Amino acid sequence: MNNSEIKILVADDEEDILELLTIVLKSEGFQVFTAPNGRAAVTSAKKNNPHLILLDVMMPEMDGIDACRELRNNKQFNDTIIAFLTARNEDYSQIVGFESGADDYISKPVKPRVLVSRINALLRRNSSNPKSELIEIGDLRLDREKFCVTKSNTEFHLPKKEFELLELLMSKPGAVFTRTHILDKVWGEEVVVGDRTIDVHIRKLREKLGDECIKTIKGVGYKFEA
Amino acid sequence: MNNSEIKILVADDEEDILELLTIVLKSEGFQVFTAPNGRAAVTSAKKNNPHLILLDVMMPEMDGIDACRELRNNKQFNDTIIAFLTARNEDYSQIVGFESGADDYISKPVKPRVLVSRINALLRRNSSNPKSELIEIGDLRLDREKFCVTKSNTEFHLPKKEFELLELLMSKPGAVFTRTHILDKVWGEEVVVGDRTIDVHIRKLREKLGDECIKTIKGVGYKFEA
DNA sequence: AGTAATTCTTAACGTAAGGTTAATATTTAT
DNA sequence: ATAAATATTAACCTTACGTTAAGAATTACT
Repeated sequence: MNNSEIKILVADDEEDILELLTIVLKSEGFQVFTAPNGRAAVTSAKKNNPHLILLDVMMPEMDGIDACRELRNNKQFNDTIIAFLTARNEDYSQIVGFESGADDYISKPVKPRVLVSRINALLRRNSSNPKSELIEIGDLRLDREKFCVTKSNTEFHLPKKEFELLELLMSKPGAVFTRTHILDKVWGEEVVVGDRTIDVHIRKLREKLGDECIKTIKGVGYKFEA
Repeated sequence: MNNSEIKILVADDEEDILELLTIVLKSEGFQVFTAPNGRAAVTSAKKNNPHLILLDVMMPEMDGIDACRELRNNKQFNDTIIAFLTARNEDYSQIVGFESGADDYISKPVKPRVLVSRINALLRRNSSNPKSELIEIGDLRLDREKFCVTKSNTEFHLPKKEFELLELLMSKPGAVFTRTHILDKVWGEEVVVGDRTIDVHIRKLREKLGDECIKTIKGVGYKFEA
């Protein structure tokens, strides 16, 4: 899953922190929603259905723990990851002890990189989609771990975008991917690039893999075929 | 090391067992921390930094195996001893087979005296706890125990960070490690260093090992290749 | 402890590979 | 035949990586 498909809700009563977290997360490509207190967080969560919720513990209106409890009581959020933000040296007992149902807690202040890596770890752990490292179609093999492609037993390496494009096409051989779909998945939803960009990358792939394997469906999109 | 300096974290969802184990271990002078599930165990471990962690396999929230895996991914617990507690006749296959990274497993119910002696044995053994000592790829050999590298039969020693970086790359030859991954593993999740730091260490390694063996995958990361 | 040596990190700058665009050519559908 | 969509090319821009050297921070040594 691309980061741009992932929605994160952040609830904190301190505006500065909220802003900082938003900037950090947006720069990673996540969609970010914010809430100034627990009540608003619950409301926003119901509306936006985020994948992950970061809740400050101490908030007016409704604190993070109550918010978490309420969310956990709602079937809609069964698969939502909830993490607490806590001031360092705060008393964790209520969080850890009283099984509030959170998946993690992150202590503030938190460095951007740490936050991002914690969030990625949470998303990874929780994703029920452990895609296999290898895709093999015909004499073509794509290895996600090694980030390389093998054609007729010759291994070579593709530039990032070409690799990701091929990866997408090979993830569902035979299926047509529209240009929009390709842009969303490979370039990200917010990124704006011209239409010809895709063509150029397709061309480069065909150059390297042979003309046959990627087929154009005019007016629709592209597909990979054996 | 005196027992009173040794911190042990016990994670089990059965309160009675948790209490029993606590009593036994405390009576031996150990400092004991407890957790009711895997998630809490990870949390507590990060906070208290125990020397040894006993994980029940079957737990709600997060089972012992996942907890162990997560701990093993964190540099902070490189030297922490992790042992599983398993009900007798439980299926060990996932524990033993899937290299979860545990040092031992202890089957329940366990007699206090046995538990203590097992733990002492673990602590003793771990004072020099070598995971597979040698990695050999091509004419390059990395020796974890001696903390040195041998290239074409010439042994030499690398600075710590360079060694750890090489160790990581050689641990999965061919596989790409992203910069983020490298930072997490070699520098630790919490450490924030600039982007060029990795490059510089890579460069030093290439200087010493030759340019060929570490390959750059632009936009993705680095990999070791034979 | 105080000094020297080594190791680590950063900053500044250079470079090249990758990515994008725009102009033009070609194909395809109707 | 014509329009619309895609292919091709080369030029340009951008980003990520490489390199170097200098200053911090460790570590080792006397």
